[in-house]
Amino acid sequence: MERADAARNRARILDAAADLFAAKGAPNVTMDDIAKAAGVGRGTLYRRYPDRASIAVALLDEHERVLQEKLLRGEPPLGPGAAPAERLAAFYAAMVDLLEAHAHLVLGAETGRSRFETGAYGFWRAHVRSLLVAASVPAPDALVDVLLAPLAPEVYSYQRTGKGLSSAGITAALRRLAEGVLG
Amino acid sequence: MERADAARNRARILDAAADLFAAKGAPNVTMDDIAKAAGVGRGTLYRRYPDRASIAVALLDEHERVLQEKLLRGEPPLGPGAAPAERLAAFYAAMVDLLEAHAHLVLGAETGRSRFETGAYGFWRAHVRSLLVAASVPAPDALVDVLLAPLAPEVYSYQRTGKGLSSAGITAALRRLAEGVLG
DNA sequence: CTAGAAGTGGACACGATGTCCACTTCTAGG
DNA sequence: CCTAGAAGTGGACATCGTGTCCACTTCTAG
Repeated sequence: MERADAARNRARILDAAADLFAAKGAPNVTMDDIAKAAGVGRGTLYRRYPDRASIAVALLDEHERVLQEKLLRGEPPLGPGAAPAERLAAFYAAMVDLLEAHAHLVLGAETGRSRFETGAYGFWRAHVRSLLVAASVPAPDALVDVLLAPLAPEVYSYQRTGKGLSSAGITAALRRLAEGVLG
Repeated sequence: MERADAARNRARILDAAADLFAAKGAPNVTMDDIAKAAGVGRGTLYRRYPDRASIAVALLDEHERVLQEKLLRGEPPLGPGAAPAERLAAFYAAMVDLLEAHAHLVLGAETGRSRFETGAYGFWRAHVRSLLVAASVPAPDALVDVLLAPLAPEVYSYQRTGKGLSSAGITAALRRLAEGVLG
């Protein structure tokens, strides 16, 4: 069980980190910043969160769980019941919303290699793989990561910020992808 | 024009960097390592290459140029003449070969955000975009980056190393993608 | 041969990381 | 209520990589 002061400090850390990430962008926030803003020592911070990514993951956790729940037990087309291509398109749309809402967090958490090591990626992977299997696509394993690649935060942020594309335009492109491969 | 000693040092730096990248993996090589191995001072190194990525780009440059040439003026299906879907599949296959041959370099050079800022990405982007236009795909702009996303070094290396997929399997998945979207 | 431009190298200051440990604060059990 | 010791805390410290700066050396054009 968790001690009372420990719980209080965890809440402080998460709050402070959320503010800082939003204010300065995750990559520009140091562990020291977070510790100071939370009114906590370095040691305390490192005890629970060995790096920035793990904090961002913790902050993201709740939002991702909501989507995961919808995928498993929600209404179609996100949940079970619709055709695989339709479900994939709906999943893409939901992920775009998530990226749009939490861009700064996601950019801090799931950038580069570490993206694949989060539990969330494993979940998305299993979901999309099951859609491929349902659509009788041969050799789904390699295709799964290919279909998830456009959801990498760097890609999305490049499209939005670097290229000035709208989230609706990106969603439409992803729908086309879903229908092309599964439809 | 370039002074003789400068040219000699540039060659030394590139040689040393290639060896180190191959031996230890690009991310584990420090600027200092390279300077020492090249028998050159820090200042000299930084004068030309402000960071690891720029060295890797220089090393990659030649290989990428060969492929670019083939895309512009080579035989079909890589070069002009074949159907867009076929050309895209051929491009994917060539990129997989390139990733396979120079994985360690590419991982050092074009990782994360910086991938989009290299000249090479601009070239691939223009090429794929022209294929989309040739196939009369509506709103190609958002789709371009989506189709290039699976070629991110992190994705490829995750598939190969993390998931144990074969390069042939990945190529097949990408062919399916090309045919689904353009075919 | 020489003047000055171009190039060199390593010392330096800085900033971030992660560890370590003496101290403080909790809480379970008597 | 009190106390023992486990759990948690905080900040000093050592380490490492980065990028800059500048006195010195080497090249080359005239």
